[in-house]
Amino acid sequence: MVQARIESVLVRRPTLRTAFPPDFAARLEGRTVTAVARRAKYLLVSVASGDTLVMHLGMSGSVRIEPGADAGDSEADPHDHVVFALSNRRLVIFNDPRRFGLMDVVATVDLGNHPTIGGLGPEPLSAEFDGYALARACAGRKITLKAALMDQRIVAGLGNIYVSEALHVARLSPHRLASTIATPAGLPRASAHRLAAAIKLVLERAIARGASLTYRGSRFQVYDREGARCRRRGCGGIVRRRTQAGRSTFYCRECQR
DNA sequence: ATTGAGACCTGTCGGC
DNA sequence: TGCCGACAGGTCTCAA
Repeated sequence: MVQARIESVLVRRPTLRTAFPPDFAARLEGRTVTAVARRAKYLLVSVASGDTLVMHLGMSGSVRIEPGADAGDSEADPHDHVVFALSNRRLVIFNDPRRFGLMDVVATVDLGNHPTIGGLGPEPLSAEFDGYALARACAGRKITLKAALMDQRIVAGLGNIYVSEALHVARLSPHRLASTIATPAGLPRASAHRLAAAIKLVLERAIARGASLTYRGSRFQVYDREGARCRRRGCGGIVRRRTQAGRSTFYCRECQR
């Protein structure tokens, strides 16, 4: 998309999780894309006029590319909600069956003030995210480790699957209080360093694998493996499932403390 | 400050 | 085979 001009924007369905801004298409049409980036789970497409297209895939969203000059050229899938026709004769098609996704246009300079994007915590794979940062954010917090890692303000971009996975790699119970990985002064205990490293490892491995959306059948250590044997060498525990805040958490009682 | 429940909406899967 | 309920990767808001 970078360097290409957005020739036209076809909105087939103007409501996902929230309604699109009324001037959505007008603010993008005729603009040249200057940068494509990602922050947490938000996709950011900046255009030369100083606006940024913000997209979120929700739970079931995807983007695909097709050749074509006109938005009407794309194959009609009932869940293709937005089609961007580019000057390089490619169509960028946003598809989201469940419509939990999000589509917005905001002034690029205001991204930092955006209610959710502005408050996002550090990117987990960045150098600024480490045991120190994690301990600082968790110090004194009376929430469980699971809730802490799901909180995008503490660390950005982890979801239900990789929270379970990271806690397993770090051998930490999802039910432990977040405050226990830090000293009262907010300095990291060994567990904080372990957890930060586990988060990075789990994400790097997932990305290297292609982080396929076809998560079923993947080789997760604990996620979606209730009743199965813990994969940790020499552990032999049984993976449990418990609901926390309405979401399934998978963990091994034997090796996660 | 923190938790829990419910809402958004559709598809898929397991059980009967 | 067909129907029906349970459940799903993510936010967001409201009540307690």
